[in-house]
Amino acid sequence: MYELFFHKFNEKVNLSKEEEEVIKQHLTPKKLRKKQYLLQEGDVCKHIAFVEKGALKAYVVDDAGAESIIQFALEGWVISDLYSFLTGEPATYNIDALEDAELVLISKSAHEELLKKLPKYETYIRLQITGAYIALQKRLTSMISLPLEERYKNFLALYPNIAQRVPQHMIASYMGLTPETLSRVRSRMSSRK
Amino acid sequence: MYELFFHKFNEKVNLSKEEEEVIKQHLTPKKLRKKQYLLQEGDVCKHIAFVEKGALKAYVVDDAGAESIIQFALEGWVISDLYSFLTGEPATYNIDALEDAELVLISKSAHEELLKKLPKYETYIRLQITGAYIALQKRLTSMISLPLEERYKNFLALYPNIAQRVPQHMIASYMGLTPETLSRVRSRMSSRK
DNA sequence: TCCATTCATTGACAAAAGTCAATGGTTTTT
DNA sequence: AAAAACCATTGACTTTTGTCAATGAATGGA
Repeated sequence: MYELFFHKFNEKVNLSKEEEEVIKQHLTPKKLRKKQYLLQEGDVCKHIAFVEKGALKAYVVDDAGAESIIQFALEGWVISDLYSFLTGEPATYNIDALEDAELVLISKSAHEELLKKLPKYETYIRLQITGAYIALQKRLTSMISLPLEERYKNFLALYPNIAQRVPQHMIASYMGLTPETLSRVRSRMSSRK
Repeated sequence: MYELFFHKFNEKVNLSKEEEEVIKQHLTPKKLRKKQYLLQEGDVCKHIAFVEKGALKAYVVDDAGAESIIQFALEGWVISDLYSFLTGEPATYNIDALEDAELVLISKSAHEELLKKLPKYETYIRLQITGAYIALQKRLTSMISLPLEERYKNFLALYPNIAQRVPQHMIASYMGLTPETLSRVRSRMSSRK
C-alpha cells in the first residue's frame, strides 16, 4: 500500500523507515469508480490526492455546459484544487475519475501537521509544487507562442501515455479547442507527411 | 535597502532581526535601465530577482521575431527563468526592464545555502511558488475556458496597475493575441456600454 | 448478442482572429 | 524644436477556428 506514493516521495526526498511511518499515519486510501467525483465545484476541497492507479481529470464547466480540462492526472501524479484546499474557499474545479482509480489522500489537518513535524515533508511539497509550476509555465508558453500543430506535437511528445488513454475530444478540451479542430489538425498532419 | 523584499517576506513568514541579517548577507542589489536585459535566452539563469522598484517582463521570441510575454513583474513580484535556474540548463526566456528597475538578486549558491541553514527561507519559497502556481493556473483556466472579452476584463480586474503602466500591445502579447485584436475587443466593449 | 452510447471524422457555412497597410497622436531622442 | 520611433486604432481582406449536422466505427452494458 502506498508503494508508488513513497517511491515518488523518495525520488525527491529520502525518507527513513521511521519517517515513512509517521507519514503513513497521515494518509488515507480511497478508491474511485470511473465517472465518480473526487471534488465538485462549490464544495471545499478537503484533500490533496496522489494517484496510485487509474486516471482523473480536473475541469471547469461553463454556462453552456461545456467542459474545459485543466489537468489530467495519471499514476504518480498529484491532483487537487489547491486554491480551495489552502484557503477553504469553495472549489472552482471539478475532479472526477476517467478510469477506476486508487488514490492516496492527504487531508488539510494531515498536511498542516506534517509541515510542522517533518521538515522533509515541506521539502517534498516545495519540490512537488515547483515541478508543477514549471510544467504549467511551459504549457502556457506553448499556448501563447506556438501554432496549433506545434502545440499538439509538444503534447504528444510530453504525454504520450495520456494521448493513449484519453479520448481525443478531452485532449482538445485540454488544449482549449473543439474536437473538430483537433481532428482537422491531425488529418492535416498525417496527409502532409 | 531591501525594504519591500523584507516587508513581503514578513507577510509570509515572520523573521527575527537576526534571521533578516543572515538573509541580507545572501542578497545582492542590482539596478537595471529600461530595455536592459536581466537574462537572455540561451544563457543560464543565475538569479531569482525580486522587484523593489520598476517593471520587467519575461518573454519568448519566435522565428519570425515576434515576442510572447510570459510574465510581467512589478514592485513586490519575483521574476526568473526558474527551470534554467534550478537545472542549470540554458534559459528559454528573455527578461528585460520595461522601466528603470531596482532588483534584489538571490544567486543559486545563496539560494541553496539559505535552504539548508534557514527553515523559514524554505517556507517562504514554498509559499511564494504556491502563490505563483495558483495564479498561473487561473490564467490558464481563463485562457481555455473564457471568451476573449471576459479574459480581458479578468486581466483588468486582477492587474489594474499593469494595465496602466504597460502598453496595450504587450497586454495583447501576454494574452496570446495581436494588438489589433485586443484593440477591437476594447472598442466593442466601450461601444456596447 | 444486440442496442445504446460514445467517439472521431467530414462537409458546409458562420464567426473570430490574424495580416497588411494607412493614419494620427504620443512620446522620446537628438 | 524638429525628427524619429512608438503606439493605438481602423479598414479591407485572408486564414483560422467554431458551429451544426450527418455518418460510420468502436465500445460498453444489458
